[in-house]
Amino acid sequence: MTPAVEPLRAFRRLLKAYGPQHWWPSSGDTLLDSKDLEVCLGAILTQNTNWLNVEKALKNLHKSNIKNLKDFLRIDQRNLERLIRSSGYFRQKARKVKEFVRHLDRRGGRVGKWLSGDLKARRRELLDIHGIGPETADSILLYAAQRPAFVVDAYTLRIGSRLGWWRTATYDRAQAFLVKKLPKRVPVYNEFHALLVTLAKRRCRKDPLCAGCPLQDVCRFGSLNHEKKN
DNA sequence: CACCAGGAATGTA
DNA sequence: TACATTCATGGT
Repeated sequence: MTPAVEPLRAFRRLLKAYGPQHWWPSSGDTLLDSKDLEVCLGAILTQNTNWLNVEKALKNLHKSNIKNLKDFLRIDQRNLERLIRSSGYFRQKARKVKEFVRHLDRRGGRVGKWLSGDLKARRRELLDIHGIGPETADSILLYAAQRPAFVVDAYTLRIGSRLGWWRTATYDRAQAFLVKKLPKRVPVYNEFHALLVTLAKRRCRKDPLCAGCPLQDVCRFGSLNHEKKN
């Protein structure tokens, strides 16, 4: 029935406990000429990959003077692979980056302008690009274009399951549930996703009931890690 | 040594 | 529709 902890209440508690997470991060200052392009590339490079390894790749690009759309259109794919090697899956990701920037170029070359207008249409367009799945599409829409697209990830699915927000967790169902429950505001979507990631990475082994914990029942379980394989 | 990190495409039943 | 496999580096 109705969950023990409603999403909006969870959001407020998490924000109070952890504070603003300041996503989207880069390594301090901007590495590419435009921040929105940097966010798009980061969204692709960070697929199933630690952000630290993505930052190394972005710094390599910066050092090699690959900073704007034209640079990415011009660079040889093999060289691109070499520069982003640290972010893992480098052959697949080099192709993904190439296909993304080609599409961006065809659509005018400016992320903000391209991704304005009808949200569902832009999302479908992103999903049609090779290498852009639901999470990456929504990340680009939210963090690069400031559009109200709620980003769901594995943490969101797992936390939502444990809080009783849904029984069988799929991307679309989780997203629909949260969109229904939350104010449709970019700052809320932005901060909530980041806070869920922070929560998931926190391990609270000592007190599973969280007595006296500011998170209260948002974090009334221990580790959120995957079940270890045999 | 195993496991994980801000997934997605492809193949199988 | 629902899973399984593949891709690959670097940190813990």
